[in-house]
Amino acid sequence: MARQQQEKPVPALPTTAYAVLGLLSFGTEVTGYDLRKWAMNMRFFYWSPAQSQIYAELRRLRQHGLVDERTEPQRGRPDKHLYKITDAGLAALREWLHYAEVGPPLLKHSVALRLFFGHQADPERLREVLRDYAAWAQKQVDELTDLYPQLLPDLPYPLLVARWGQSYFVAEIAAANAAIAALEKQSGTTH
Amino acid sequence: MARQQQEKPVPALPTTAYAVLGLLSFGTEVTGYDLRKWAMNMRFFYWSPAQSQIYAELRRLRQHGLVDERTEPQRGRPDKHLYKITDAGLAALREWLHYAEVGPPLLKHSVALRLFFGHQADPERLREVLRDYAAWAQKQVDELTDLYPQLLPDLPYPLLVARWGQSYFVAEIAAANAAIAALEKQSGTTH
DNA sequence: ACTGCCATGTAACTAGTTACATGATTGG
DNA sequence: CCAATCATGTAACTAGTTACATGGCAGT
Repeated sequence: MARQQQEKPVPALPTTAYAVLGLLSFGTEVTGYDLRKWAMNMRFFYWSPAQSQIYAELRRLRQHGLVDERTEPQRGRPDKHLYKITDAGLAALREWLHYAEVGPPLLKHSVALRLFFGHQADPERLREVLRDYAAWAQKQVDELTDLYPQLLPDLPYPLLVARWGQSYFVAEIAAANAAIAALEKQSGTTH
Repeated sequence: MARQQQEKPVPALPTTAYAVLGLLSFGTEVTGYDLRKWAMNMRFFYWSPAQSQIYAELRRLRQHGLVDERTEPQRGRPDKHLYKITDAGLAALREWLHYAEVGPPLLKHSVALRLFFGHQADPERLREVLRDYAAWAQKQVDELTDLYPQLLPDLPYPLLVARWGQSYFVAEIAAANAAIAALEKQSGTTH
């Protein structure tokens, strides 16, 4: 289903740029440092860029006029820079939200990859890897549960994504366990 | 220009290198072109690298003595290169399979990101995006189902991963639908 | 006749990481 | 007093993409 292509006031930016822009769309004036921490809260569904990457994105967004920078001089060396989304920035974000193509998630699942090549591995160790992964996924579920209270009153959309994340990790745990069970059956070993 | 093979220079390779090495571990001698097609079959859980990237990885693997290259001369066009995993390559792969750290999947979910910033979007359009995504995920499920017969007799591990993939996409469909439902409920009360 | 697949590769670029470096402020 | 946090940034690198260029061969 083809979407109508709009005129381009701004060249196509990578998704990560919109991630930063989107964080700024919550309205508060923030430093690059703040943004990095906020971005870490999206780790459940969007890989957190490195700190240097955040600063690079801010520089680019600013060059395109999508964010404003305000400098607060500091007594200690580096000045503090505060960023705020501009009207053009909001417009660009909305444009992306509405008209970007619906693309598949970019996924690099190293554990699934290891299972894929299981014919070269010790089955017992493979199961251990899967158990470790399931444990990690369980930790993500718990962390998301801890996050709920912060989202509940004011942030309905992040809340929806948190729920999505939970369903994702729950499914991952189930899938890992199913693979473990299949491996056990297949090798005829007792656990 | 004899490539002297050192005992254990096993430097940390990126996961994508092991993806290529792993494909070669199935034993057949293949071209870079073949590998690219094989890699596309892993798209359900591991992002397929570009063709140029495959060739780059093969070059590096060869430099490390993990693959052997055999050249078949061609008339009037570039020679054909056939690649085969070496003993050292198999050892490196097994080492990775057994001892690499269990890491989180690298995920960049642009649709979830758009939902996260839903406060800037038209709710109706947002639901449309989610419906498109669910439809795409359903297509993945179907494609995986079509893949089953090719895996069933001889490739038990890829089969396990295919099942994993199905459970993943089924969960994605459910999560997207849950989000759509929540948006519908929420849109009754204006905000 | 034409389309699509086979099969290679390079050049220029963009995205993103790691490691380093600075120095004030806050809290146990 | 020490460690962590705040807050910046650069340099060197690695990973990965897009676009181009070549040309034969098989099938409809």
